[in-house]
Amino acid sequence: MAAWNAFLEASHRVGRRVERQLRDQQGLSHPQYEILVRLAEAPDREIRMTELAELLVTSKSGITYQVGKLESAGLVRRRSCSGDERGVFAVLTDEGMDKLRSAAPGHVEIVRSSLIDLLTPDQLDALGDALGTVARRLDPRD
Amino acid sequence: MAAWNAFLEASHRVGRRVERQLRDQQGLSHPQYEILVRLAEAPDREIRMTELAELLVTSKSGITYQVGKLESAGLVRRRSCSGDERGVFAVLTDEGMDKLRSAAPGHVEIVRSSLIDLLTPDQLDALGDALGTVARRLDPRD
DNA sequence: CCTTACTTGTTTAAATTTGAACAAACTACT
DNA sequence: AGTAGTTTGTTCAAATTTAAACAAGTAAGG
Repeated sequence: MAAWNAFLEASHRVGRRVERQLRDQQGLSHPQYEILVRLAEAPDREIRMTELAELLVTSKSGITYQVGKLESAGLVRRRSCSGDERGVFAVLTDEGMDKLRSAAPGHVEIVRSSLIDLLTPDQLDALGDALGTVARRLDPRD
Repeated sequence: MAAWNAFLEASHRVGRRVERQLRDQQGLSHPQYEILVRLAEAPDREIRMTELAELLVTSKSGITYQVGKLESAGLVRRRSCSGDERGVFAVLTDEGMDKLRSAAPGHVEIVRSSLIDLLTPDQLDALGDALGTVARRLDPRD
């Protein structure tokens, strides 16, 4: 159970540092930042609400809430989905893209100093391998 | 950044499974369960509120809240600290110990099926090593 | 003593998260 | 077409989390 305790402690400590950095320096929650990242990577910079929830491993109502925040801030807009009247796309605005570009360096820096740079290349590879396996095997799409 | 993404996804997926299991089968939140575990391991089954917050890597007010819940449920009681009038010990009650004993098997089982059993022994060792390093290096007591 | 600085645990208000319930829209099959 | 079952996104209430403010207690040094 040593691995389990390390897993718990590391997630909390790293998560806490990442959240504080984004909050203090960019006024963004971590979920909000993740939404911006996913949208920026997506074709046409847009993703359906439900898919966003799956990508971030969170609830649909959580996405409704956070996308609402981002929309108020002008970083994201909603677009209804032609072909499926129920569907809603969250779309990254130009402002949102700018925000992401300004937030990314600080975020990368804190991720490095909280995780990446603490490990040897071998340790990091092993970590990615193990957690990649876990993430993949717990993916509901099986 | 593959390791980082795996880290994020794995934490969320595993955390979610563990929380749902405890909630559904025992009516406990994960923080509550962790409090019971720490108390059971501690000398005299008691720990100061602030130390509990550090152990769980959470805020002091979060501990006040969760210990309040556990106290209402009769699983924990508070004891004021002789020698430091400000101090408060959270103490595991016999009921709390019983609750922990009844909850532990199901918890261990979900941790196994969500993490341990998904990896080879080598992967698990490497995971414990890497995350142990991270947890230790992010410990504020440096 | 005394006063300055720190620590402890709680309270408070605000932000966030969740699951359940819901209405609307889609699908599949007859 | 009809209908039973599913999916979608939102709303709602309740639970939880956090930071900041606070009151009370402790520690250190003059």
